[in-house]
Amino acid sequence: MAKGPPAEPKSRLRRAYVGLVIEVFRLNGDQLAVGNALGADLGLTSARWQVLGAISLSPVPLPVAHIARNMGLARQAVQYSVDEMRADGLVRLEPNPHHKRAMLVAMTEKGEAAYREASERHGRWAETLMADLPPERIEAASELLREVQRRIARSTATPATTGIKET
Amino acid sequence: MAKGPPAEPKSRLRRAYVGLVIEVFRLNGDQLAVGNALGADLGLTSARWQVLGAISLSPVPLPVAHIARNMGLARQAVQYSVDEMRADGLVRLEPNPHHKRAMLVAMTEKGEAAYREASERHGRWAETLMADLPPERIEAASELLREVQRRIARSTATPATTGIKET
DNA sequence: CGAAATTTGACAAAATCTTGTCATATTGAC
DNA sequence: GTCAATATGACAAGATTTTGTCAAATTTCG
Repeated sequence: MAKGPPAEPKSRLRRAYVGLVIEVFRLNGDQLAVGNALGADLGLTSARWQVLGAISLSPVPLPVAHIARNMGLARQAVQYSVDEMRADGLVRLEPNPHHKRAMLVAMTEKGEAAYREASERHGRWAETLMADLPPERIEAASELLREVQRRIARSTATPATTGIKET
Repeated sequence: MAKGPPAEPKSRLRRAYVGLVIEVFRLNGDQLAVGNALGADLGLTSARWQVLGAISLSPVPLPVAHIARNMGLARQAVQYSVDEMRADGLVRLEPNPHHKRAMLVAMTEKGEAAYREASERHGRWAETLMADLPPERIEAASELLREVQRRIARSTATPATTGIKET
């Protein structure tokens, strides 16, 4: 309307970054919805699927706190999912030779099957949907997201710069 | 342990996409933490900030349902944030000439100030942290994320393919 | 070894988000 | 204009996540 002062031009970097943040929020929401939809009839939600993923990726069974750290989730949120899945027979707790209280979380047969099926569905879904997207572009984007995470992690490790609290 | 059959090799596309999904989840978590930290003393959380962002981006005041759709959030989650922020004096409801019940959400002076300050902090923080990242790379990543979203949206619009439910 | 710091899960309270239902309002088809 | 379909906010019940506190177990350091 009125002309008003141009204020600060806002650097290209700044605009680019804020744009990225928004896209990440949105895609995150989409992915949760997709995950919930694909796993619904298997008794899986996106939250559960993430926990099973951590277990599956690790060569050895892990306690709850380790799963949380590996996936960047809150310890108690993982605990909640594990409790629920245990009640549903998807995971089982095994004694931990190295720690009396920190039991190891392992998938049951049922859990393995559900996770395998969900992964398979997700993979097929992705292959169909992203068929003509060059994998290089996807990989490049992933690499950038990783780089951004590295920088954020570095900054939170140096609270002097930003005042971001540690988790 | 045992050798077992090689199973399916899993295409590069598939691996790339699953990797992207994980990075998006993680970065999303980081961003929520950053947003909460940067806005804490302003009475803003990431959820609130997203709502104010929608208001700020729109040239005209919007009702709750529109804000939710614009940001890909659940209607009731936005309603919750708006109710809270109204109690805190960050937003205000204005009569909607076109709808008797759907009031328009507008920022109060206090809300404007908080949002402005939060944005400024976020911008400065991003500029410092991402200083030597080529904006082109960030923009390219955003563009890819947008493309992925377009494809997901297309697929949910065609439930025949996937069975994903509409929001 | 022994004390301090850290890690971990249990537990609980509170905050936030989701899901479902409902009445009202608006829009679109006819 | 009337009627069905859709959009919207209110409300409530439940699910999930967050935050705090605590005690036990482990690790670190002297």
